Amino acid sequence: MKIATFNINGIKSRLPRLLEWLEESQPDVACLQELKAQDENFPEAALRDAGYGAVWQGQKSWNGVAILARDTTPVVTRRALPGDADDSHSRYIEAAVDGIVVACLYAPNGNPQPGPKFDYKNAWMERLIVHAHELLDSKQPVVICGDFNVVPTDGVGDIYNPRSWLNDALLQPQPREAWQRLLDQGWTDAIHKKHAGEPVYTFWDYMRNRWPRDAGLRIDHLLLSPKLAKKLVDAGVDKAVRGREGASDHAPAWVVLK
DNA sequence: ATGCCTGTCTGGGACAGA
Repeated sequence: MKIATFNINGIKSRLPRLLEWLEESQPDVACLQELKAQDENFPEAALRDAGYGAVWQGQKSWNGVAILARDTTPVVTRRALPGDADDSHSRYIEAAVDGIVVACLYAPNGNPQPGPKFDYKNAWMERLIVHAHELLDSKQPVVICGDFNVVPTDGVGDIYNPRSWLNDALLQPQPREAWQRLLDQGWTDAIHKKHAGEPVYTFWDYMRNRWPRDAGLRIDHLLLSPKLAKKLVDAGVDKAVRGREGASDHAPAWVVLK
């Protein structure tokens, strides 16, 4: 079983690239972030024609998440991250697919820091930690994947060179500690597990020639519950997708489970 | 310190992204 996560940066403008990638990569489950579209503008029919059932949580202009499943439709279990009834951002959707709980998230960017957006990022991560613990307690097979907006370390496996990013929210101690506490609950960072120390970036900024320079960051992650971690066969990033005409600034990341 | 690029909403330029 192949499960992928892909921040598509706008499903309307990215639809041809998305369909192309689904066709060639054939994930069984695909988690999407940054739809940047309202619910009624989600291209359900085009995805169905491509063989994928979908559930989604959209929003005008920003955010928005979806879970696609090949030859079936995911069964939604949650449409928001618990812990703040006033949070109106569409950043979390959770569904069951073939007996696996799939959590698809788009964590807040948090810039500029310090400031209210950074506070929101940190509070959101704390809510994620609480909910992730509940998911582990359920003893079900769970994958939590998406754009975490955290570069785990300054190592070359996670960032080309931290120098230009030292003040960025993605590298700050607080979100990194939150990420580490998440892992300490018992989750396996699948990409790291299979590629420790290798550059396995998932994001290259459109600006400053960062794609041609391979100046990337690893911020899209797949976390596996203990039960699923035992079944991990392979993990990777479809890097070539980032180099295409009209690409998202993220590349898809994926795991294969036996 | 700022712009570098891209998408959205909207029909210009602000805002957000990371």
